[in-house]
Amino acid sequence: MRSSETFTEQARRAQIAQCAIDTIAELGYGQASVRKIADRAGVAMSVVLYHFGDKDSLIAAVIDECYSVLLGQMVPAVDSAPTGAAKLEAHIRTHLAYMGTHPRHQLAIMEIAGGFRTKDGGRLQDVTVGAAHADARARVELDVILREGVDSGEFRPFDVPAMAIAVRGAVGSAMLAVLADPGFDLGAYADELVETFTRATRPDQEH
Amino acid sequence: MRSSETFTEQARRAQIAQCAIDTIAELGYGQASVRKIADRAGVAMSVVLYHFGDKDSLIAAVIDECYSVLLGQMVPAVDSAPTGAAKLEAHIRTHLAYMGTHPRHQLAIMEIAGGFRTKDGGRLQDVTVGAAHADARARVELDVILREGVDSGEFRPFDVPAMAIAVRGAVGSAMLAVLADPGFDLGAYADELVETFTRATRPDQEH
Amino acid sequence: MRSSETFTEQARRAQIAQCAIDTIAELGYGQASVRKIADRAGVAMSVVLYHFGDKDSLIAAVIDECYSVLLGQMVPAVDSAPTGAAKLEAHIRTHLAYMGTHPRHQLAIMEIAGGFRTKDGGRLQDVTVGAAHADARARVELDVILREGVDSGEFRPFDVPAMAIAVRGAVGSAMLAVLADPGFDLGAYADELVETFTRATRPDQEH
Amino acid sequence: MRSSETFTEQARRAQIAQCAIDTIAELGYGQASVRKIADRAGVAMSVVLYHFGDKDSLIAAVIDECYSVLLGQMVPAVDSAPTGAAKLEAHIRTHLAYMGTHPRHQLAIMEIAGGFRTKDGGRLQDVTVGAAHADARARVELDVILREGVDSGEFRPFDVPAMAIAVRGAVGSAMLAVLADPGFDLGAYADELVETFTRATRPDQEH
DNA sequence: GATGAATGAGTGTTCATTCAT
DNA sequence: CATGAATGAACACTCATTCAT
Repeated sequence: MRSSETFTEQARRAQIAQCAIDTIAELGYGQASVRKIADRAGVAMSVVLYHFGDKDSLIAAVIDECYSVLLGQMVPAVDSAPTGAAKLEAHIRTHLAYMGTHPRHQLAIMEIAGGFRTKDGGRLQDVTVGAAHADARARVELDVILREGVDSGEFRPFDVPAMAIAVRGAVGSAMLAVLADPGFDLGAYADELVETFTRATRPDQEH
Repeated sequence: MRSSETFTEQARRAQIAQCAIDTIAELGYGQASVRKIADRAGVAMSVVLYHFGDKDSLIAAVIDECYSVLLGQMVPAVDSAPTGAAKLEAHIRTHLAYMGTHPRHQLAIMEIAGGFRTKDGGRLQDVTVGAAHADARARVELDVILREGVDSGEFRPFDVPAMAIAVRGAVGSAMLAVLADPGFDLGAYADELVETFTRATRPDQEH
Repeated sequence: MRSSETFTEQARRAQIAQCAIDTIAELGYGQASVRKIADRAGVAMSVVLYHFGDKDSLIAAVIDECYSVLLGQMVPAVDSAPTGAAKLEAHIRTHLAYMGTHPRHQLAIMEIAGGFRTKDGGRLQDVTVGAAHADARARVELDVILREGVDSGEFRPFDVPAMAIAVRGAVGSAMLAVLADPGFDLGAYADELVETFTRATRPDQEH
Repeated sequence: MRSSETFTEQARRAQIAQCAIDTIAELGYGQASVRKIADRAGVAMSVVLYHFGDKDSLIAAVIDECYSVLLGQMVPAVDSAPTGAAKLEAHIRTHLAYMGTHPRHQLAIMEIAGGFRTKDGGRLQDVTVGAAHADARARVELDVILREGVDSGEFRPFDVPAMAIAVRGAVGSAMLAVLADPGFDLGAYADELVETFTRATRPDQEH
């Protein structure tokens, strides 16, 4: 009884959140009004607000959903990778694979991260508002992977935060490439990126 | 008389465009209304529209101004670099330097690129807007630099568009780092990026 | 069985009506939505409407409850007072005492009287709502008390309806004083008011 | 040139404020939406907000207007009254006269005072928001008039704040009487009230 | 009998744009 | 040339009420 109510409620929330993701990915955060999201879901605007309270909570649910799927794919792959290089490769490949399987999720995250502002103009400092996935995130964090590799000598010495930013940027920009060219080959890009950062991080060869 | 009018007109436009840049960088594209831009400029809202026609034209002027300054710094540096590796380094260093000297310009570009949408949801095409500086842009285009280096054998063989995307992403994400930490050292990041992509692009050593 | 249902029903109604009184007194009539009243009662909004039908009926129940308590205190005191002056004093003192013991009831009455409007903007007619206690009300009505006193010569001749309005206004405004200063001494005010209207109503002294 | 602009603007503001007064007096504060006020003025809702910024500012203008007229009538009369009793009488008579000449102004003040709430339920502590008329108000303040009379021995000793509250309540309730009966004779009520409070405040007769 | 879900009307507010002067 | 005035569309949000279960 109780669980069926919860089920119905959760299904509705999930449905609306999915429509929000699609709308944001398609129109951008700025154009994704509650009205348009409701229209896409085929319900009245007030229904959306009934289930989520306000727009910010809906956006939080969207972020949660997007990260949930992403981390569900990244965490096992990174965890099971034996070496630092393998973890870095797993991070890059799973994230790029996610862009292939869930492009609208990735777009929604990027749109929200770039477009969300508080009323006084403040940015969303950390896009994972609820910190719901804090543990999972920490396990795939580039800074952590790279730090361990540098400390263990598996990687050459480099500025870890800087390299993390570079990798993040290189990975993320793939989505813009997909946007510009829907036929963009994410698998080939993954190969190239792995090769690039393998070379960039491996220790100098001794002779 | 005529030229003085033109001069005044141009000065007004430049002043307003600068205020638009500041407003967009501070509040984000979505929150940067014509009204707020006019307020910052100390003029009436209708004055802004009088000089630019509509908001889109103002945004176009902002983009033009930002790219103008960026290319003004990049083109000479890249042009005078003798080798492909040097051109790549010049591209990276001048763009990161630009982020240090003109952070609001860079932020405005990123905000507009991310936030601008046509009424039917279409995204901004870089090509359309940047047309004014097409020649200058082509001279610093990563695809061109990298293509020449690969073809001449100065770089190892790699997927040129992919590498270009990676470099662009790695460079661009520096601005987000600055945003998160105003004390972020762009010079050190430039060093790290140059080292990274030098290693990633140089041919395999023979022994 | 039947009576227990009725009892449960009445208890629920009374509980919700009390929460309505508190909510209205605290937030004002305009801000006291069915939702907020239900929240305060710890029940679903639809439960409130199930028990009362619609909001207007809930408000009617609130008024009924408030007048019920007020008249329960006033009527015996006024009835048992032997003279007109004593009845007037009893009226003033019991009403002001009510403000001390049931401030939220008094506030709710005032909020509803001031804030309630029919859909076409019509104000609440005291007569309509108070019909339930018509008999009790008549027994403490100032117009009646004063009329008898004037007619019997116990009071000096004055415009009875006008004096009734004056007394009502002077009594009622005490609640605003309490609102502005929770430490306001209602007992002292009662003394002052009794003195004031004793002097205002007593016949001129002969010499 | 400048003054004509100001004139137009001020005329528009005055016109809209007057419509707001009428709307509030007729429908009550709670039902007096910006939309309905604009409809009454024959302009678009956005025009109202263009001239006043937001609803609260419009309400502030209404309060200012209402007090401006009221004090414009009370202050000269009270100031020119030679004695405390005369000042008290002037206060009562001019306020009641105001209710006759500007009933909607008086109703608007009462509606706003009773119905305005901040979002967290806070009441309007002092209805003269802008304190624009602080000086004028102080000159007709009952507490001041009564205090001086008691201190000088012109009045009998009584609790000054309490008497002030009583007078205010007795005066204010006349408006409710007018509301219930448009034919209510404010002049007769003024006579009665003056007589009442003259008797209530004058020293005991010596013999 | 009791309630979660849904809804349309209405709220104040922001916005880019047009227009008369 | 410049701008104050005006506007309709869109925005997020609240509300009392209805209804199926």
